[in-house]
Amino acid sequence: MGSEKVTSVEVARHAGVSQSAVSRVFTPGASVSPKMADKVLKAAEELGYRPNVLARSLITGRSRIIGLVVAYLENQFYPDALEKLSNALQAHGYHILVFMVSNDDAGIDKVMGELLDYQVDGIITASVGMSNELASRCSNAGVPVVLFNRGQDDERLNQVTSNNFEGGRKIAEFLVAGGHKRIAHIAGWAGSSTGRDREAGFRAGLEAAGQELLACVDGMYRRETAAAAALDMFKGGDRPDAVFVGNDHMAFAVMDVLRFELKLDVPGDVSVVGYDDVPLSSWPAYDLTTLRQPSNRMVEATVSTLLGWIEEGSKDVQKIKIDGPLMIRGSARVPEGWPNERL
Amino acid sequence: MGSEKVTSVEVARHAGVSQSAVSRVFTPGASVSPKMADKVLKAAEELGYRPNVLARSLITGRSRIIGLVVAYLENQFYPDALEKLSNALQAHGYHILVFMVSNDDAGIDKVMGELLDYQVDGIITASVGMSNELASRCSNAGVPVVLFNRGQDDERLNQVTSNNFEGGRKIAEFLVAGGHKRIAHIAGWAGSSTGRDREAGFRAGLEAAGQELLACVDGMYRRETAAAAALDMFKGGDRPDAVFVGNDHMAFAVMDVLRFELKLDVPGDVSVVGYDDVPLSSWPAYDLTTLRQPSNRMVEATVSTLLGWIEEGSKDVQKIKIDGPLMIRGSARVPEGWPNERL
DNA sequence: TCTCAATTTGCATACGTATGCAGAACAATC
DNA sequence: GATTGTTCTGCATACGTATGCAAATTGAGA
Repeated sequence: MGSEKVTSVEVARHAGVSQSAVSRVFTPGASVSPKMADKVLKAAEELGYRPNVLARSLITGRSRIIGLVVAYLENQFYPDALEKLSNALQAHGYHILVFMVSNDDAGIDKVMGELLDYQVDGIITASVGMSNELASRCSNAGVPVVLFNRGQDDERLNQVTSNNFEGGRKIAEFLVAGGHKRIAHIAGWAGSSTGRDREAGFRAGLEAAGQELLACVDGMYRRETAAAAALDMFKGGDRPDAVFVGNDHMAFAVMDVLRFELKLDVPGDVSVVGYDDVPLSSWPAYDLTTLRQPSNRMVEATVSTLLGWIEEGSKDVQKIKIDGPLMIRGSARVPEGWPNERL
Repeated sequence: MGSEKVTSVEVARHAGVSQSAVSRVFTPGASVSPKMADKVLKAAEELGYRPNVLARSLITGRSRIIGLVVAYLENQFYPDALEKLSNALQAHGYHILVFMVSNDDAGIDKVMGELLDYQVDGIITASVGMSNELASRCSNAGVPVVLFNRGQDDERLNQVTSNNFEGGRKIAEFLVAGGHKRIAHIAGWAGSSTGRDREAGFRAGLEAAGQELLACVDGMYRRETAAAAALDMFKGGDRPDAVFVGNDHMAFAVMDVLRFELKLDVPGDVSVVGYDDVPLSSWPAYDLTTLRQPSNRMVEATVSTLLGWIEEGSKDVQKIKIDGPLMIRGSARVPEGWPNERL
């Protein structure tokens, strides 16, 4: 035991050929005779040789590494997306280098530097924004960036989101149609485009129906914050009869507070609607009505955008918005005759 | 725009010094005069230079990349561990390259090859086993491996788990003390050491109390399988009065079936105990009594073991088992006077 | 068998950095 | 100021691979 690394030079010697020949055998599309390929592959097999990706990338300028920046994995939507992204990229021969980051500028700056140090071929940020300066650095370094589930105005940044405005609007429509008169919102983080867009769409939808928000609080996309907001919002006698919560992760906290602390019935006393449709939402313990973010299609769009830039040299900045259906379940009163989009 | 990559050679020229000088300035512990450091850092700053990690690792033989092999992220325990592992390693200047893998030998073999191609400094497998041949390859390549939350007899593989046998035993003790007489088990995957050890400990605990398992089914660590098993196990009239489910992820499915399909009361009709203590377990919708796997300490042990091998050349194979407390909550009848370990 | 084109091979070099070695600069001591 | 010891610096080379170029081989056609 302990055979250590075996290099292309050793394989070459063992096979009685040049190092270049070995290299060519392992480079798809290079010019090699079948005889040579046989000889080399046999020698490689015997010595247990495999090309060193790092050395290769030094020459080719391609590391086949994609940097993924993610703030937290507590919200099930992100591990789910991570798994799908990783699988999709793996199928194309890429792998994901993970960078956890606290959602403030200092942390992101530091991490993004480390990212570029690894010569990543591309960057995906999940629910994380970027400073302009950072966007410039990536752009200068020729590293394409896709913001996943986060929008930003910068014209150099690709982005893939659900249609958050439209989603918010649909939910408003649904709640209004259900006869709710006192509608509140526990919003996603105001520092994020997703949070702002969902809220804006929601307000627009209410307005179109001649209603307006009874109350609105920033839940910061955090469980504790949302729970506190819910407690505060619903403890009084003049409580809302419906609430749209900015994502499912917070909606669970809100339902917990409503049902177990305030002993309210959902949806009897209050209708609750979330956003994301994470797996837990469909479990009967919550049975949450929610707007689905189609993570499969979002991942697909993210990967194809990224690979387009990396492998085909695309320069078209994509700002992709994907519509998702409202998943009607048991946490919100359903208007009579409302069509279930799941069908 | 498009300044492209800037190298140490350009910094050297710009500062009027040699390339080696630049390298030394960016190598901690190298011999450099303050004057030189100033000059170089200034030049580097002006050009926006950062060392190329890949080129560096070609020389040093250290990539500062840790490969993480993981089968699925659906069970919240794993994203949680991933986040903590990533943070801990980041603090030491390492990063995680993610490899998703289906839990069969073929997939693992393929992925492990890719892993070694990246010259990773170490490998962590989360809930994934390794063939002997694979273990040999890693060992030969000098790449240390830590199995996280999975045991295996191979004497070359480090491993960090909770004390699964003892955990299972504790749960048996708890259920027996609670006066349950018809105790069943929906086990973790029989192909995993964790599943087998928990079951063995559980059986041992029952036996010590003069009881034996009423029924036992393999839940494969999968939600659907566990749900089906629960339905089958509890639909008859002679159903168990308590069930230990091999992990929380399955326990939620079991509770869903018991409460929403079979209309049974938990813990009135049936006590349910899980294993892991994922965040969701403490939410009031489930309020699951469960044995905590102390992920913080498990991560800590994993990281220090790995870094011991990588940075200090340790050769001591560690087989670490960490005890966890039983988290007493509302899903299982509590024996009178039972001490709550949380205190 | 000889010629010419097409294919395959080897040589040399490049990628961006780290490091042993020897010489240069410097500080300290007498 | 000469001598010693110490700290810095530059030179050269190495890490493992890919690739342009020229030489070598192959095969076809006459």
